Amino acid sequence: MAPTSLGQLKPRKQPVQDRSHATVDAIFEATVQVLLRDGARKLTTRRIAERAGVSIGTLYQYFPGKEALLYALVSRQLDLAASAVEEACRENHGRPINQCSDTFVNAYIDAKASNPESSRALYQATAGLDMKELIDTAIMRLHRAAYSLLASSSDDLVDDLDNVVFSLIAVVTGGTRQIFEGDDTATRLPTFREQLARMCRAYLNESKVSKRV
Amino acid sequence: MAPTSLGQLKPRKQPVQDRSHATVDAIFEATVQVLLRDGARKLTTRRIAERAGVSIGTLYQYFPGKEALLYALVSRQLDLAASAVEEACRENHGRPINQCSDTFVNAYIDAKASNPESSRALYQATAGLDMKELIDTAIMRLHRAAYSLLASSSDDLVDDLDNVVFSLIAVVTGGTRQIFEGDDTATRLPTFREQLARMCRAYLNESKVSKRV
Amino acid sequence: MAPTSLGQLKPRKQPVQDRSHATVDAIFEATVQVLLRDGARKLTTRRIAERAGVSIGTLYQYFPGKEALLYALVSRQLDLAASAVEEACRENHGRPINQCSDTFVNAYIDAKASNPESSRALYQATAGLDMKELIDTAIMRLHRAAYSLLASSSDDLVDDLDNVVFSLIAVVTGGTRQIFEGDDTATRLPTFREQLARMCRAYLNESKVSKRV
Amino acid sequence: MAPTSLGQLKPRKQPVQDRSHATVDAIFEATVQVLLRDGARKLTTRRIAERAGVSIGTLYQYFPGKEALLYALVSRQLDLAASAVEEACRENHGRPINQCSDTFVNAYIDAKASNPESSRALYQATAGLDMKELIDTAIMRLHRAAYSLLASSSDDLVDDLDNVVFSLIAVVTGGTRQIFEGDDTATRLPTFREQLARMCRAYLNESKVSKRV
DNA sequence: GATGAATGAGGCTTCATTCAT
DNA sequence: CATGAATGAAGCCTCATTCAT
Repeated sequence: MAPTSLGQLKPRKQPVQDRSHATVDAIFEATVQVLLRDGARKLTTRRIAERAGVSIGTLYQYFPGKEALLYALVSRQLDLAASAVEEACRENHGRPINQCSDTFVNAYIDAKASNPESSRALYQATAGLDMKELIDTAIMRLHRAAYSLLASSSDDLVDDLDNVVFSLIAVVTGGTRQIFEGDDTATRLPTFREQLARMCRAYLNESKVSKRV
Repeated sequence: MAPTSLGQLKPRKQPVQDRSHATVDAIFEATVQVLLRDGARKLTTRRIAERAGVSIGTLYQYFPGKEALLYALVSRQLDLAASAVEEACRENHGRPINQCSDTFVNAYIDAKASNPESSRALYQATAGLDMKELIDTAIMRLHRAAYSLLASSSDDLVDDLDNVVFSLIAVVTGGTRQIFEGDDTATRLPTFREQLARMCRAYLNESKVSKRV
Repeated sequence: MAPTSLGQLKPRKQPVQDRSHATVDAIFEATVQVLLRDGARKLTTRRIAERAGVSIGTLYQYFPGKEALLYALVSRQLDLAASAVEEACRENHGRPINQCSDTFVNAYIDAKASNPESSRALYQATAGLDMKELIDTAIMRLHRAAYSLLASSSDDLVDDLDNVVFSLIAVVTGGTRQIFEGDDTATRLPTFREQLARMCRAYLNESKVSKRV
Repeated sequence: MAPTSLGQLKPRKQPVQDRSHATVDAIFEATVQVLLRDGARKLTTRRIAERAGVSIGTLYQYFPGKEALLYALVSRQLDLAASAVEEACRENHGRPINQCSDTFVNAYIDAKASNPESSRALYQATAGLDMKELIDTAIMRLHRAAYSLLASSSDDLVDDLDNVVFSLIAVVTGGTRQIFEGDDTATRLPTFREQLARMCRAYLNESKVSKRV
């Protein structure tokens, strides 16, 4: 069982009013900034509130605690990325395998690259917290999207498509993570994207050919 | 910019004596256990000392601080893994590309799998600490080993081998990390290893010069 | 020495209007309920306002602060009890000592028992607050009422009647408090009332002048 | 069920060493002083530690929290009082009813008066905390001691001795509490003691006589 | 008048680290 | 060398109170 009850991780207040919405956004933004500037170890509620320009009390009116704030932040980002990938996959159903492969790889990297700071920060934030559930959900969505995309391809693939997709996702998400956690993300990402695309195409083609033999 | 000067991160005394060596090992082992059992957030010096069966004072006679302890632990593990990969690569110089690929992938995964608990723990430990230098060093060693291995292959490869190796390593290390951080590592690792090996072979074959002709 | 000047402890506005009166009553009632349900430690202004169905701002329009609210509440309850006892004593002037004794004991316990929940709550509320003045006043009124009653008795009593009354009141109020703070108040109160009445009668009969002769 | 698990309320460390013992005593003593000087509302861990001349960390090495400290303090005092009463009762078994009565009353008041500051403080400390269990235990010990004493008396008493003892204890403990919580404790205690003794004797004699009728 | 978002002082507690024994 | 009691900075969070709407 999770060490923290789920009830503690949900936002306290729905941002219905404009001012509230702005406050929540400021807190999220501040969290990302503190994470990037000072690292996870120095991510304190005081710093977050300070950088967000609100009082510590205000922060606690929207989130029942620090962990809940991170949970909400990570949840939001993962959902955005998963949704983007899902949509891209949906739009490319029935295409040749190479295009399917590129679709997935690019959609995922685009999602991460659209907000590189957040992405870097999020990799930090997940550390030491119990975000497994959140991550598992996101991974599952990616899995379904990729599976459905590849299964729809005009090219036929192997029957253990589940394993292929599983490994594909591990490699795409894990590899991308390494790039974002390393130096020179901006410089290296284009190269990596290209190579990763080639790798995945090669892999999937291999999986296709092997079946035909 | 670094919060702790590098000098503070080295062990205080060399474990020249047997008893010292045993103590240091007990502390390392205890750290891994606490990390696995209680998570990074509850990794306190008191718990480590307790589980290691030594007093808190003793811990501080071997390490100048908690961060230094983790630094040393991570350093040791990364060094072991890098050395193992280096050796495997050295032994397979001049082989065909497929064998080179398998060598690297298997050597890396073997290194991680030889002590899965430590590996899982270490992924936790690195979070939030400034281990970039350590990781960069390890990555560089992997890079050199892989580069040298692939360059020696009886098959010719593309000229931007650096980029290929860079991406290869990102994918292998990142993908493996995802497996170790996920559930069912034991169950999923064999499948992943196989698929990753296939993927890398396919990728490198794609990158062969001969193919381009 | 008192942490809050006395001027701060009076209600901000007189409940002249009906709506005002209803609001104040709702707040009082809510305070009692929160006290009983959650205890003195969780008696927060937010909870009181919530349970009373008003906003926190409204609460502060009727009371200058939490302490003043409690002060007013306790004051009202103590006044009710003292008034009830005073009236009962007045109505029984000149009776035999046994009847005087019963009058006082029963009047006091009746006053407390007429609203047992409030009584329990109030004992909680007084804790930790500076209600000494309020309590002293109430005790003094009880003292005067009892003194006057006993002095009027058709039986003669000792000359150190002050001491007798003082002890009588300590015993009646203190004993009753123990019952209300303990378990099974409802079950035990009748028995206690009977025994307390017997005890007081015996005590006062012991103190009769005629006995000394 | 109690809101706080019992495990949280026990001391963290047994004061085996001399220094430890002195520290614990200093903390207890400081708690009493802060309670008397500043009241329950201002009884903060920082103040306690300050007045005890130890750091806040030291306080937490001996007690898992503020509540546990108070729990231990109250427990100690209640135990001392109960033990003293028990012993006095034991030593006066078989005596006439008047002597039994005086024994109990005086033993109880002596116990409280032997450390009037602590007694006053303790009445404050119990406020708002969950000490019911502790208090119930103490009351039960008093009940047994008094019951046994009175049952052993050379005079015969009524058969509903339980009710008599119950009421007796409510009156003695509650009345004494009122004296300690009021002003001029020192001045008023002797008078109250005398009157209370008379009252209890009269009550018990009444209970004896009524049976014989 | 009523509302409730915002405030921030201050409470409780943890934990890396030191140092006298 | 080992021990563990002591330290205190710093983290998280609550809650009485204010004030713009």
